[in-house]
Amino acid sequence: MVKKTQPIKLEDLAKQLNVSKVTISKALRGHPDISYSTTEKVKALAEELGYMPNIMARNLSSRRSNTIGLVVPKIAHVFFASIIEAVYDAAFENNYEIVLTVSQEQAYRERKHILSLLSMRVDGLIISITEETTDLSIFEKVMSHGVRLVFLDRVPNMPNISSVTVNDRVGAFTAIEYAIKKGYKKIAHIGGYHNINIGRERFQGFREAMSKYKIPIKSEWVTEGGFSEEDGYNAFHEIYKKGDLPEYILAVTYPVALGIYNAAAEKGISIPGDIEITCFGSNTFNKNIPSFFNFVNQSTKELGTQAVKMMIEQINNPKDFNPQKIVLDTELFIADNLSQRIAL
Amino acid sequence: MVKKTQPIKLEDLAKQLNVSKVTISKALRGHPDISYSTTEKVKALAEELGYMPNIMARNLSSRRSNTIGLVVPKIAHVFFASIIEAVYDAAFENNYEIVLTVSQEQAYRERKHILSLLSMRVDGLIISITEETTDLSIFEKVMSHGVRLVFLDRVPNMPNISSVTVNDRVGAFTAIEYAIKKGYKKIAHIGGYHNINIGRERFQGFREAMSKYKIPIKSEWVTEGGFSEEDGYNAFHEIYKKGDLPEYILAVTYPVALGIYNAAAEKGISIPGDIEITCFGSNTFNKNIPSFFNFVNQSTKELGTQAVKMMIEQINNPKDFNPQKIVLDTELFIADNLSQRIAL
DNA sequence: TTGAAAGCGCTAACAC
DNA sequence: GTGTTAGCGCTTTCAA
Repeated sequence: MVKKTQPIKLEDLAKQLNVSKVTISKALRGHPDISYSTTEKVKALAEELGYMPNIMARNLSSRRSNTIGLVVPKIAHVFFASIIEAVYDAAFENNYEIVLTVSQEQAYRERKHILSLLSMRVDGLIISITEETTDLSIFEKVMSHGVRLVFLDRVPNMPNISSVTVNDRVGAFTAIEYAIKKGYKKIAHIGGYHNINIGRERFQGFREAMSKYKIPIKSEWVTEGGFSEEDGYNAFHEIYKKGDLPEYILAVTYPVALGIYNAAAEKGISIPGDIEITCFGSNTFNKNIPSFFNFVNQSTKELGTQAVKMMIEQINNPKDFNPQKIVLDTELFIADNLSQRIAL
Repeated sequence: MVKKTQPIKLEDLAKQLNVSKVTISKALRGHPDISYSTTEKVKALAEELGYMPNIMARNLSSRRSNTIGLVVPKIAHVFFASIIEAVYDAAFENNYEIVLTVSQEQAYRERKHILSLLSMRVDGLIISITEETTDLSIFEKVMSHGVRLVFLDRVPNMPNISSVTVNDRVGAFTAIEYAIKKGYKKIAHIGGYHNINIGRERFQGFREAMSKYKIPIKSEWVTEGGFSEEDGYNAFHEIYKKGDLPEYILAVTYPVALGIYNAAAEKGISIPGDIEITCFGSNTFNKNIPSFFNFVNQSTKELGTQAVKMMIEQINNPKDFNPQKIVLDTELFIADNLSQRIAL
């Protein structure tokens, strides 16, 4: 049986010091109304008694939560884990709380979580949408409630929204240009759904580069699907079945690249020996441990930090709302230790 | 300028249906007091108007939050990312909310987050402590407030607490026994602080195995430190400076193993060619991608799920509190593709 | 089966 | 500087 101390409240402190609740409340929050000496007294007593403000009461009364909701498709995934950590860090520095939810790439969970977060009266919502999100009405709803909305990396196709993304098109273009200049002609793109920016834009960049260098696009080598390992695995199998194999593949995400790797390995195809792969993601890997893929690197630190910054700015300026878009640069990291690996 | 719809409240629904707030409140929660027909009417209207209960008001009034606080040292780290995902999943299935905070291995942040979570009046707290946590008074405080406490993987040295861990000692023992049977004699342990179970127990397992097989322990090859890449890096450098190198190292965590790898790489020492490494962690890596380390595998799925389950049980049985301890088995995964890598 | 009254713990607005 | 009053939106008695 647990002994349960009744939590101390403002009133308790007030009684002990023979002042009103309001004085205590203000003193504790460092309000200039209250004299230095009483403030000190109050704080000392609060400390002594281990007073902890009841956040729910405070938020209910003040009609703010000082909380930002975060909705991501995945956690156990380097890219998102790093983004989440960056968001938490930035929020911590700005004295905001984060409430994280995970949609597991499922639109219905995403919707449910968004509703929960609205119920919690978060001040804003940072969202990276699922691969299957097509019903955008929920986002309208968020905005109509005056809750700020910033999309992070994965953005739905709708007008007047704020977002922090990378320059997906240029990133993809660069990755393909690199391949072409290296002499590859047989180039594939295992890509993402086009109703989501990272699917659409990365495909565009691929197409533009191919077109610029007059390399014909072979339709069997261009796929559109989800962002998981399984998707990459299946996509490669489809290509394999057709018979002719590419020399180079641009994969839409790191998990997809892993899936391709697995499918290839099962067929005795060596990566990068037989096929070189580049994927989008964060090259957070160890500088000494050889990588199997090239990376179109997205700075997760920057993505997370900027999203929080944008969110807080919007929360602090409720009057003038202008959708903002921040587009970060990517950088192509070539796994130049590929050859080293052979010598390991 | 955002148009801001005033959120709909119970009263609004009540007026429209000519009933009282209470009726609405009960109907919405499916309370048996209310007749089927009114319940239906209420629910329909709520749906139509997009009513969202104000969670803060509800929690304040009912004095429950249906929320579990989660405090972990890191996110961007396979092991914790996987654990977090498992915790979220289990909570979702049981209709609990999770509020996640990250201590970044800093005791002061941990303390601060725990206080915040108490302020939010969470029903329970699942904590994986930082490498520097030594002041345990905060945990006493949690318990004295009647808030349930379950430690996950990393447990402080104190009596009467509940925890979900792996069998660290046996895991370490097995990893060393494997090495000895393979013929290694020069065995090192780059370990963790002994004030935390995973440092202490893993060291014990190491020592027991060495002792059982009468292999002398060389003190320069046994270190005690933190759990990060940097710690592994530094520890290996210390060993390197002394001149004599081990053939096998048991690293306390995966980041530590990575650090060792880096330090070795800089000195031209090949892993696993010159030194074989085993570390604790979750072998979530790709089955086809060769691993550089062996793993004492900890099931993150199981750790997370069991912690949530234990927590909910404790919350539901406020009367009889008995500290529970769940100890999961580990499994030694040998990177038998080590040789394959050379042929890649 | 329904509702009136009271209150969760706090803050905002305005007096004193 | 400090306190009074009112109320945030909901749930919980308990009476009708």
